[in-house]
Amino acid sequence: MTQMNKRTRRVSSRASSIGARTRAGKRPATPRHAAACAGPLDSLLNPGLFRALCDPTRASLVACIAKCGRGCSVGEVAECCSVDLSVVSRHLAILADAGVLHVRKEGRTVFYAVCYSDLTKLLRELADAIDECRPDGSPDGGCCAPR
Amino acid sequence: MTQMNKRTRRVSSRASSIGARTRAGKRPATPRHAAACAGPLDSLLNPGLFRALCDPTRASLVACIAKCGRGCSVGEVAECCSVDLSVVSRHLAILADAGVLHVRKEGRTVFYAVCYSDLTKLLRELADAIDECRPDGSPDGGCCAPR
DNA sequence: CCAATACTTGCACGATGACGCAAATGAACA
DNA sequence: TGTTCATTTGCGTCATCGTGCAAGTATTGG
Repeated sequence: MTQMNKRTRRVSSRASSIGARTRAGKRPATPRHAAACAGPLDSLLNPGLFRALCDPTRASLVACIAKCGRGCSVGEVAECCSVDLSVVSRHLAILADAGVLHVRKEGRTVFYAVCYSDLTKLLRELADAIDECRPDGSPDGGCCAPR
Repeated sequence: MTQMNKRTRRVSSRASSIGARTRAGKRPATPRHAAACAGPLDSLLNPGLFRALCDPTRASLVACIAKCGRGCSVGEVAECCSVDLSVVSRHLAILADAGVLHVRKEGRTVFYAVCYSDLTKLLRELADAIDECRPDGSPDGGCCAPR
């Protein structure tokens, strides 16, 4: 439930308004870029992870826990930032849901810790997948290279 | 209107209401986790990049351009997804602003291409920085390891 | 059993974001 | 110069998000 397709009209409004285009007479059929290859990039670029880390408060919570090196309780983490404890609780749940953190309950205390392996693995795989797309040994961006 | 204007104070209400805490008597002073080390994690976890990639449409645009391997015009990229061309234009600008893409103008056409080097470098540095925080050779998450 | 602790959930609210449409800008070409 | 093409910008709308407070739910300890 992180962020499903809001809008709801998006697709229909564009996919079916072929004859009604005021703008360019663009054809919605066979976008050759996307069809080129369905490599691992699509799944790795899944916005879920980024969605979790895009909030400044959440990012700082992750940094806080990561630097701590061990599991931290909600109250402990809440000392790191200036938002309400309930907000921290919510943020940590979101991060855990996205696979950034994992949870361990001990009595009435809840410990959150960084999923080091998963996270770094994902980041490196993403970097590899992007490299994979790179045209040959081009310095950057193929025909669009700054020079 | 059970409980109207409680907003508006947000920051002050938390930074200065030390003695008025209903919840935990949390002290805002010296959060020891954050103080532990100010490593590169903080800057690398800058939400800017994640903010740019957290939108599904933007993520698919990046994947589209990346897989294309070369620079793509706005109109070309717009064929990849079902949103209006103006929306694509806006998204691409956001991505370029975040350093994910770079721009090259040629006549009246604007080409966007992935900043391969910068992006992969950043991702790998982030992975390294996270690894750095990892306690010794622990499999994952120190005291919070799943088992 | 009751109280305290640690956290989560419900709720309302303001801010931000994504979107489509229409109009505007800028570059090439007649 | 005026027209066409490619893209950007203004604007209004609607959904989602982050937040604080209050109340609720476990869990521990007396």
